[in-house]
Amino acid sequence: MDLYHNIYDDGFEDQRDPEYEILMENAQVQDFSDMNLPNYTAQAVEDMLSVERDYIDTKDLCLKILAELKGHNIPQELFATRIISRSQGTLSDLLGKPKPWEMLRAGRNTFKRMYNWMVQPYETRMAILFGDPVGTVAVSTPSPRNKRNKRQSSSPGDSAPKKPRLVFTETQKNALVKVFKETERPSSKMQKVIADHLHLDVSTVNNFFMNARRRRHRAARTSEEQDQEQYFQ
DNA sequence: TGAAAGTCAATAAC
DNA sequence: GTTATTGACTTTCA
Repeated sequence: MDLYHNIYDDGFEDQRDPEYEILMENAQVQDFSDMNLPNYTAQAVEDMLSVERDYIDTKDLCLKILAELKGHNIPQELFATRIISRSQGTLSDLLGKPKPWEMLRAGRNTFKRMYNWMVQPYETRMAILFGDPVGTVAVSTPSPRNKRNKRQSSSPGDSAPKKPRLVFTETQKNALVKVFKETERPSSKMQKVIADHLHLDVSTVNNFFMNARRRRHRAARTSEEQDQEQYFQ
């Protein structure tokens, strides 16, 4: 499917304008300090990004955002923090494997912000990304969640030492995958047996199956879509 | 209350 | 240096 199909009637700016063409040719351009970008207040930015939307073609949007970031050499880290108030890893995951709008719940908000950024004129998009908004936002909508701040703050200086991230050994991983192929939803009893056998916490085993189910279904959906696209070509 | 959804953030991969 | 992956935490929902 064409990346920019329906570009003229879906609310997105016409990206074939001369300015866009020049920028795409000079993808190295990254210094916006001398561009005289408009300076919005934090509240104005928030108002722009939080406009309600009834429906968003998430897949199409993500392709456009990816092209925009790549075309202008905008780091994901910057976009993630400035536009959606999320981490780089989360953004990468969302852009690479977007869930369809109808399957989203609270997560719609994140796509809504990406969409609302994308429909702005070029100068506004860059001003939001690189600008230094004045003032504060009256209602703190998308800020990182309270308890998450707690999680983030458990860094140097904190009394509780950070738990190192577990990486499954090859044996553990192989065994877990093997069981998963046979049963995606093992009973608590079975999970306990697996945990004991692999010298893992039951919660770790439970997390593995939870993540595996979610990620497998997402992968299945993606390949289904690809099949459909090939069929309709 | 348990499962699903949303996400963080370390770190693997490029 | 940047992006993708992924185990685990937090929030939402039935």
